Amino acid sequence: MRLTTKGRYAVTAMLDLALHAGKGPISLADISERQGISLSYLEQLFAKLRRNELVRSVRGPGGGYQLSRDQVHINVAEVIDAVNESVDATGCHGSGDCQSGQTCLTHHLWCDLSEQIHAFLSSITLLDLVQRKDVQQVAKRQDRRYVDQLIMSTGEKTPADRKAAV
Amino acid sequence: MRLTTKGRYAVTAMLDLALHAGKGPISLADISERQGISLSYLEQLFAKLRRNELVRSVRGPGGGYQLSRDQVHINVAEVIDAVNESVDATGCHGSGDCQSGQTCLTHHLWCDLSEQIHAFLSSITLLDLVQRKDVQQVAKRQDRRYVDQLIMSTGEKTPADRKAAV
DNA sequence: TATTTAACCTACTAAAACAGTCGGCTAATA
DNA sequence: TATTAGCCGACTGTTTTAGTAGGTTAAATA
Repeated sequence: MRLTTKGRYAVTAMLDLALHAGKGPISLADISERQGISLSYLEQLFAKLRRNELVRSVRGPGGGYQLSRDQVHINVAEVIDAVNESVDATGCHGSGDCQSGQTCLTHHLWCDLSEQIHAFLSSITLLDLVQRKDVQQVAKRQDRRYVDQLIMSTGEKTPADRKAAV
Repeated sequence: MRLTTKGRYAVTAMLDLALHAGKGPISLADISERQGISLSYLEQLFAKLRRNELVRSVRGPGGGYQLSRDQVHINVAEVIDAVNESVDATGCHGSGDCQSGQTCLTHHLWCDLSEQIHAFLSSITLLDLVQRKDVQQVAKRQDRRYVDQLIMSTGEKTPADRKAAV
């Protein structure tokens, strides 16, 4: 079992999509900018998310990604699963042939743990996350920063420009 | 976060000690035999377990390892911790500086998950495991096998020899 | 129609961790 | 004195992580 940046990035990116849903497709460049994740790495992760039908893509200018289902129907466990980070804690993938064909001494313990983690993560949907106070605060901060960056790069200065940029 | 054979081996070996407690020190060779774990690898793990004062060692012939505390006062979480397999699921070790000094979008989610896992694993003591039916069954099988191996290697054949071997 | 955008795809890589192995040393016992 | 079994450090093949690099393709826009 492992939970590294791969799974964390995937969930973070999916949550970014959820937070900016209804504004048309979101480009990976935007997510990369907001979440501080390498663009090429995001591409690899989204290839897997797409294959697992968690996101839909739109190509060409103005294109990007959208959630393929309602936020309430996507949970954290399946996102982590999609990028090949198993939540399974057993060494035998649950089959029970851990010690030369038979179950090892601690097999059931790891089964219980896996179940526990899976139950917890699959009970949390993207909608749950979007509605959390702490998530909304971080999202607000990131969006402000994102707009500021945009203005810096375009060199526009008036409040009207700022509005236009958003 | 990761949970691989390292942590699983550590818990399994500690449980083996717990199951054979009261029979004097248990050698790593015995644990290696019963649990199918490489002896040299066990040595490395027990060095860490010893440094974390989870086991006591006795050197010389007839030596081995014993639990340093009562089975009810050793839980699974601290065993895994001792071999450097953190149960922490955050990328920032809980500090909250995941995204260039500030918290990332999913920081609190991983905190919650870590807490969840830690609560689960630290609630399970070695005594709990020893008392489980499934553990007792596997232990019984392993002990039978262990004795059979012993007889095979010594070439003794009568029931009396078998009793003597145990 | 040419250009730009942004998805899509393959291959490569440095660094780390995993799961060991090997060889030798030291303390205690028989 | 020989044996047992813990102790210790160094080394190794393999896998995974967390990227990078360099290209191709589809769609929109100028």
